[in-house]
Amino acid sequence: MNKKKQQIIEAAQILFIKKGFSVTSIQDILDAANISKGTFYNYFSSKTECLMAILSFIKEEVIYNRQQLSIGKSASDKHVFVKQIAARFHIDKKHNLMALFASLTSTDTAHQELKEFLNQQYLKEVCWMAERICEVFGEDRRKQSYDDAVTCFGTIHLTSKVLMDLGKTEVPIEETIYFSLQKIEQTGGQQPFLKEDYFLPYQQKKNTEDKNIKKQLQQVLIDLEPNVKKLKNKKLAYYQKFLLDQLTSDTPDLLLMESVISSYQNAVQDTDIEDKGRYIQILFMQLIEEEKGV
Amino acid sequence: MNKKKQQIIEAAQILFIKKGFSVTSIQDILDAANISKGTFYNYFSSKTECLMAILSFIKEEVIYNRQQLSIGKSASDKHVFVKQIAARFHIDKKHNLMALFASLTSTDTAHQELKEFLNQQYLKEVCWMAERICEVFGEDRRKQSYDDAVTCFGTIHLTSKVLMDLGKTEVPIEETIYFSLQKIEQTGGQQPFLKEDYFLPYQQKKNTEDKNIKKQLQQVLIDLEPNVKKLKNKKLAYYQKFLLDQLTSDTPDLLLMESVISSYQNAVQDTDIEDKGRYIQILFMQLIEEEKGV
DNA sequence: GCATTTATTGGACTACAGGTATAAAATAGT
DNA sequence: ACTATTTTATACCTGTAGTCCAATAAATGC
Repeated sequence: MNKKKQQIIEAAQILFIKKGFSVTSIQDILDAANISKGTFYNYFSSKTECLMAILSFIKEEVIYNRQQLSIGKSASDKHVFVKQIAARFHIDKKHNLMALFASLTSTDTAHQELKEFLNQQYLKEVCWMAERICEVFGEDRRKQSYDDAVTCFGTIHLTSKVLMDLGKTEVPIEETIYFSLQKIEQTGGQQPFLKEDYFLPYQQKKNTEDKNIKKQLQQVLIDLEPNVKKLKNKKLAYYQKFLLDQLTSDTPDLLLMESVISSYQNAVQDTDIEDKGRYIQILFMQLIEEEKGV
Repeated sequence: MNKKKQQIIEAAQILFIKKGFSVTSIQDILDAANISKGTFYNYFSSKTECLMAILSFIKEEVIYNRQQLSIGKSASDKHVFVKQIAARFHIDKKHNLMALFASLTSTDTAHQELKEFLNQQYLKEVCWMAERICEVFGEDRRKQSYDDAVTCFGTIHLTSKVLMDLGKTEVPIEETIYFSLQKIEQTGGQQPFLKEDYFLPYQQKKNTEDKNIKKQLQQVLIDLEPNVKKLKNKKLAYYQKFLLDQLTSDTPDLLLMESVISSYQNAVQDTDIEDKGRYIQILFMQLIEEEKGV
């Protein structure tokens, strides 16, 4: 990640939180980030794009957080599930975007791209939740898992919103989540209302085979090849080669890889592929999870 | 309702629906309504206030609609309940405000007043729903009625949103509502999560005694006295007097009153108290409902 | 009918927004 | 040290919400 871009994003994020999106002018961002207008438009084509970049970061943060929570825990652990759901709310709250995520479906046609971006995000969230519900409450609920996900998600959202508007800020989100899960646990048996195939386009690629993850990892590394070259960091180049070699090998040394990936991430810190480094780490953790499962 | 104000509201409403709120400039409204800037700011202090006026109208429309639906039907009729819930969605949809009602809790602090206005509206909606749930599913659910209301409301909202974003526009909202009600019917027995007293400030004044409604009606008529005088309509003045007399009487002639109120409303058409006329009619219908119940 | 009050007009004006364009200065790559 | 890119600072464009005000039109009181 470019230093200037980072600077802009950090300043903008603080301002969006403190003042709100539409009341924060570009000039405000320029002043706060100590950059000029030209620079801003060099990195973002609009204010909206800047917000979307911030939201993407937050999304990654959520995914990473949930991944971390699941490590070493059973997929059917309900309390892990609750914590994972809460992760979005905590991180959204941290970024003061609680509302924005669920809403911003205003009457405006102005922020169309932003709207679609958010719609996509929460449809994916519904899919994720449906999948996790199957894992936690059993495969036999799959048929109605989307019903459950929507019920649960909707209840959580409205309940937390209501509590917030009533000024009951002391109620932790986890309690609301347990309350909502209780509701779906009690229900079942009827015909599913929301069919699974509605959501097919939004389902994340399932990690059915570790081969796929391996391929994903490989692809990411290959995509990064030119960037890595450009950085002219000998160590990094070596790590790059090593990781690719291990991935094509039938007997990859996972422990060694873990260490190397850690160094890799360190090496790309403060470069424009910093975020990719983190992504690699996430993928690798998924890989390990699966190796353990086998 | 003033003619010019009406003109502005009508034009603005059409534009807000067609183009969206923030993309509609005041100039657009001026052009469409054929009025000047000065006139606009004579009636509204801002564009937001104009939107709020429109939303208030819509709210009245919903209340009126629900009132109409309940006439002659049992308070415990589930299908009436469903239709009443659907009323908000249909009317919101008609005005293309579906989204705005549930959302507009964006990161903006700009539209603070608008946000609070909407928050109040939907908190009242939750209260209304909780009350109706008690009527439909029995008093013994009162303890958990707010839990149910939030679950139901949240599920309806998210489900309809999801269906919309998935392009499944052919599913009628009533189906979604039945689905959501099914969910709350299956649940119950646990400790209530949302306590009734949280919502006290938002609960509408219950019409516990018809005396209260009578008083309300009386008050409205008394408040209108100067306006009625100003209109210099002999018939209207006579109606006004007649209605007030009947209301103080112990044996009001309800059928006659109904007829007179109808004429009353006719007489105030196109005046600045037109909306009050409708309000009187609504109050009167509530009065009749209660008289029947006794 | 006339005088007074009130509503309406329409444009000038302010202050600010998002975004473009550009020449000069700073920085980095080789 | 030379080149290429990035960054800066500013001027500029178009459009916005909202204020102000003198001139005009319409309603109202007498």
